[in-house]
Amino acid sequence: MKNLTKRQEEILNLIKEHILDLGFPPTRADIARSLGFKSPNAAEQHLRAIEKKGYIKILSGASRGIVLNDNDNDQIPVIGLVAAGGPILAEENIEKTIPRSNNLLSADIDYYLRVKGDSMVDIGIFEEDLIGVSKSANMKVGSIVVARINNEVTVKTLIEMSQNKVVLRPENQKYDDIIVNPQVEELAIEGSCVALLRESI
Amino acid sequence: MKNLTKRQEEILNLIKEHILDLGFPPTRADIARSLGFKSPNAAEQHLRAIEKKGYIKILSGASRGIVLNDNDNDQIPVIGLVAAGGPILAEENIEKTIPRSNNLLSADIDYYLRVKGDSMVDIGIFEEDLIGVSKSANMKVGSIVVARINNEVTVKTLIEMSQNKVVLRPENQKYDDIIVNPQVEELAIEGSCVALLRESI
DNA sequence: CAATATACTGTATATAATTACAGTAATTAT
DNA sequence: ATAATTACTGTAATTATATACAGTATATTG
Repeated sequence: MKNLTKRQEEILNLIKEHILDLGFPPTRADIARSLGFKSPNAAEQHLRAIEKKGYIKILSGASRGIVLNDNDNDQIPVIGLVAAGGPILAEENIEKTIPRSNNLLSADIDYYLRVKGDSMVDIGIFEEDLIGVSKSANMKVGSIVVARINNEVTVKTLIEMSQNKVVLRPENQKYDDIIVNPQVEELAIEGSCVALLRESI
Repeated sequence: MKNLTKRQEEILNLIKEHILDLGFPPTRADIARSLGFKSPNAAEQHLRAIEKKGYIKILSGASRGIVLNDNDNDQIPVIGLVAAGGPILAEENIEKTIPRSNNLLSADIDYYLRVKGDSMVDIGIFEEDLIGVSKSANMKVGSIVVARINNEVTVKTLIEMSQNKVVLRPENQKYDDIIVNPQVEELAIEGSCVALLRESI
């Protein structure tokens, strides 16, 4: 989708706020008033431009007939099996998307990852659970992280992290710690786990 | 809040659907068309009645200026500690409410219950987790249920249920099964667990 | 038993809102 | 270099919409 100009984005945000506040979109005159335009036509033309770029749909003849097009950033992708090689958020890995709800869970979730295997059962993370992953949340020793080791994605507790030694612990006595030398093996910490969701219980 | 008549409820639902579909409320004419009225004034007068009963607010002079008043049934209560005696959903037990999101989790959640204690850790239900409880979901042997035994609320797995013997199992080897005779002790199965949410991980 | 509420039709009008047309000026692609 | 895009002012017409007023008929409540 083509990028909006600063002004266009301002107007799109205004529309979203208006809807959030009152439950319906603003009129051209409302927009003009809010931004100090002296002509409602200024708003009209901006709307046309925003529509052309695909962010909204204008229903002709209907008052306040501005429909927001689904913007992917208010949907959180659910990642199923991660295909080896590509990035986690690649199209082919997305099982479905779920709407980013107001404040049901921490707002800082970039994606949900469906858990495979039983390596984290001791801290209550089971197969088929969805874990909410934040790419930006601060990761410290003790955090549960999504790591990628030699192109394989895994969820473990981060136990130690230094220049040439990273220790990842499965929370299940059956399994041993994973010790990686990031200078030798390919290692990336993709994010950290900030929430958990279990749908079928 | 005063009860709506059948027709008024029909109109309120129409408004909600219109908003869900298009993102803004219908006009009087829209409503009239949808319900087969020959006059937009029929819609107008219904709206006035619905407003008078407190379900909506009509913003005068604004097209489509129908604002839905917050109705508690699109908020799901989160129940913290349950005070002995009263019902689970009593005002004093409600820690907060969270908006019922579209389809993030099973639509059939009546309330969330904050888990106390470690009696269910073996199946990944930890202290402070929120479990989504449905009052109407069918309960069978093997279901995780919210039970109230002699005025104490607890979450356990339902193992056996007959006329004079109910067995509830904590999913933690440290604890023994709870065997209750419902003819002697006070027992109520309040609902069953259909989802789990962990916010701080 | 009267007053009020419910559930409409039918007409009319003021105003709210979209939207077309005619400009100006600066910036950005091609 | 020229066309297209961005970012507006200003005016005006058409249409969309809210809303008042005048009725009719039935049901419900005090």
